[in-house]
Amino acid sequence: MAELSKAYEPQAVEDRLYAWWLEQRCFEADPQSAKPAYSIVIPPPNVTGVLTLGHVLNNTIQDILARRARMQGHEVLWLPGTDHAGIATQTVVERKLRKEEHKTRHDLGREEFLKRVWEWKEKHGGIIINQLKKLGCSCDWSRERFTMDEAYARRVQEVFVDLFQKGLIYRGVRMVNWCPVSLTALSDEEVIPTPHKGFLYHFKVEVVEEPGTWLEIATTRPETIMGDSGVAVNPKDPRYAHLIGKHVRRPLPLDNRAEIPIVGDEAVDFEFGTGVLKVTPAHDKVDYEIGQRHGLAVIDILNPNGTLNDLAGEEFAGLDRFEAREAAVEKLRELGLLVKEEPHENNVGYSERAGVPIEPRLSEQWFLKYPMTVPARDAVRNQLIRFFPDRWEKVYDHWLENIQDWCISRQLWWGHRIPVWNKDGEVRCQVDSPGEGWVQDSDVLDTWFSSWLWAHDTMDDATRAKFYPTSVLVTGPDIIFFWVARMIMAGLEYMGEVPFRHVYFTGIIRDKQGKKMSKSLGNSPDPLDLIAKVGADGLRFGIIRIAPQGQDIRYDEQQIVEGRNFCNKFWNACRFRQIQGEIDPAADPSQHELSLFAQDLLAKLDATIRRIDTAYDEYRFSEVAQALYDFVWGDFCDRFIEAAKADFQNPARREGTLATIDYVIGRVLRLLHPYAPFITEELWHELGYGTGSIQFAEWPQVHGWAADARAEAAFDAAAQARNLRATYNLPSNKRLRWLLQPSEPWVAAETGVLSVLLNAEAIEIVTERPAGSVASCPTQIGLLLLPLEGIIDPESEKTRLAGEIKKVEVEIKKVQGKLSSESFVNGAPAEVVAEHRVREAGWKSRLEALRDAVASLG
RNA sequence: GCGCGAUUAGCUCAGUGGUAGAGCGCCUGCUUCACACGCAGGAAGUCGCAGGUUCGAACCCUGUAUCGCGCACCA
Repeated sequence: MAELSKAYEPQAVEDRLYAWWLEQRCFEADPQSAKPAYSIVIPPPNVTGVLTLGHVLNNTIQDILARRARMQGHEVLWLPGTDHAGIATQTVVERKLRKEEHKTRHDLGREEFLKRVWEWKEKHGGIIINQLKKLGCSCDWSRERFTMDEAYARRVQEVFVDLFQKGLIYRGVRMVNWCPVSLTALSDEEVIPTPHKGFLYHFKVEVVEEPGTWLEIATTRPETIMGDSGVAVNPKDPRYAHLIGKHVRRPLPLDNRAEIPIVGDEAVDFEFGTGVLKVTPAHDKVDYEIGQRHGLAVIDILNPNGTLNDLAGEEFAGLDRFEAREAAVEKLRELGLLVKEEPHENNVGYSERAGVPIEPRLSEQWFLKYPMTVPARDAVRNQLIRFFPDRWEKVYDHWLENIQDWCISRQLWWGHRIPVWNKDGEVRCQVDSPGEGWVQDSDVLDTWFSSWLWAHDTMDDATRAKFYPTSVLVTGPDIIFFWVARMIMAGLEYMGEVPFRHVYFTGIIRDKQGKKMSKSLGNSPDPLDLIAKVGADGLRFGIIRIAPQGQDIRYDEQQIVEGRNFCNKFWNACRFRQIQGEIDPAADPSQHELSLFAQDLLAKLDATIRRIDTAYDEYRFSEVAQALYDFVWGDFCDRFIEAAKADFQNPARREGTLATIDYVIGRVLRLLHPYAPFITEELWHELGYGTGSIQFAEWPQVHGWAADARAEAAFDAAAQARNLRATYNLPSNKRLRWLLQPSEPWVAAETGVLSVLLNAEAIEIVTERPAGSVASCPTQIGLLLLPLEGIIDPESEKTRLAGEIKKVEVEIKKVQGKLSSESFVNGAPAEVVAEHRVREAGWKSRLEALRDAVASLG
């Protein structure tokens, strides 16, 4: 085999291996397989989307789960795809049309416009999919789905028809959230309450029946005065109760200063503002309800795009709603009706997609009364579905308790068209046209009305039989209502079974300022740039290592660089092994005499496997990464391999040490594979561990190797000796002669290893400390001595030792303080007390050794 | 207003009752024959604050502050 390069070069490896995996059809799930099923459906990214770090985190986690499941002998399906993102995609294409052809979609007509959207989708829709491939995702691309696929789209419409027939879908005139930019209704979930600094405008109106009596009204939206059809006060409010039933004169518009009634309504909070509420039933949800209760007129003064219409009067017609606000205030001022304007902060609902304030608007829409809300709630309450972290269960539960009907119609062209047909006033709900002359409802369905079927309708019958319910869903908590909850309802309604057993909610990746990363903010680095820089494995490992379970993370590129460094570290450990000679992929350390270091390393490998498996059980991915990092970098490279450099020279130990390394590398490769698929696959082949893909190699098991505490003691002694050396500013490349007075017989056999660890010229075993100037450090394996003749002044060693003694005395005081407390000795468990006694003895013997050292310096 | 989360070293974060941890950054020294994407060593924290429980609290309880998120309200 060729020698490995000096540094791991991901770009030389990744595309080649990914192509090979596809060629080998490694990712394709077989519904006929006898293996137990493990399945995940991808949260479909928007077809307009580009990969963000959020996607990287989310999809890396799914890939980790998929790859580990394959290694554990499961038949794995990771089903990928994209959703059609109604508003976003239509907006993108419309913008392009405007820019390139100066046309609107209406210029083209519905059919031609949709043709353009499909063209756009064919051309650009694959971007995010290719990015997922670059990341190494092991999705079954033969099953890639799109929410507008013919079969899937038909199912969406069938579900509409079914729910309609069950009486759960209805059409009605309601107050909805209207987006004046996208020109469509939105669901409540798509409205983001956003703090907004504005003004509370106070103006006065005169009571018609009592000339000279004025009522003061506070409002944030003076531009809607023209749509007011009443004024409301709380009937319990002594200031105003007597006015109920009388009228006020509406100040605007000037050409229609109507008399509007004063009504009494409990909804009015008399603490707020002046306690007098102007009622605009056409443009406010609460006002609409008040209006309904009191039979007030609905005066719609707004056009769909947010400009005012003729009902607003000629001085306002045509103005944008925010220009109209200024104009209305100005007019009130001119009329002398404006009392004051005071700064006021309130929450304004913004459109999630278009980023503008939504407009409450009365319109006719389709609504869904959700099915299966109670079973969906119970499924999580009863742990049929488990959430990780489980705190999201409460959020989910609360939403379902207070669930409102879902506005599912959208005034768009791109999407699943509502399967309702009209002819001469007759209405039919069915997927296919009833025949000539029937006109289909022009609206389409909310994108989420299609993606709530994603967990089951992306699968054909055979696939579904094997892989539904899926094992786990990995997604962000920001779509717990949009998608997770709705999918549970759809699964229960249409499959009679929950869609997944576990839901893992990732954290949200934020930038340095703590802001959420998003495409629109443009604050997410391009993952492809990062991959080019550190490799897909480095990016994956780096991002997962800093993402604790379900906690938001602050992104720092340095963390990603660490991922690369780790990959390179392990690469070089393998390279070092390769330089020593032929690797035995089937090495069995138990067939060899093992050094205490080898024995202990194997026990640490066991402990690492245990730590990793436990962490996986709780979806603690950063813990898995940390366990790998600690074992590979610390136990394996820093300690074992350094010690092995001596043992390779020792014929009695060489074979056992090599076998141990071969064994450990074989297992680390597999443990690391889910996190770093490329480098592990490459090394698996390059080092001769196998010819098939590592992703089907058996997941490592705990073997039961016995630990050897002597190894720790030796490494710890080496660390202390290095510290001593550094204290005297002796550079690490200066090879010194050391003496060692061993505390136990075995220690003498390890001077070779210790010499390497200390970069010592020699370590000489002595039975007593020599006379003269010697620096010393007491360790568990004995007294390490550094003759200082000509190197350092004995007085400074005395000073150093005095410092050490002081530290030890503090520790002894701490332990003795506890042990001398009767309540501690009697109250604490026996083993804790015993442990403190051992600690005390340890410190005391160290103190003694240090005092001896001082004494010996004279 | 209700709920959730966070608060530990300069930074990013682990740590659920028994000697405060990691990585980065910083300082010092090293081109030691795998790796400078590296090696060795070091400095650095009254664990947000105040009470309480306990022999013992970063950890459990109560309160409180600050930041963030969600829900409700928002004239």
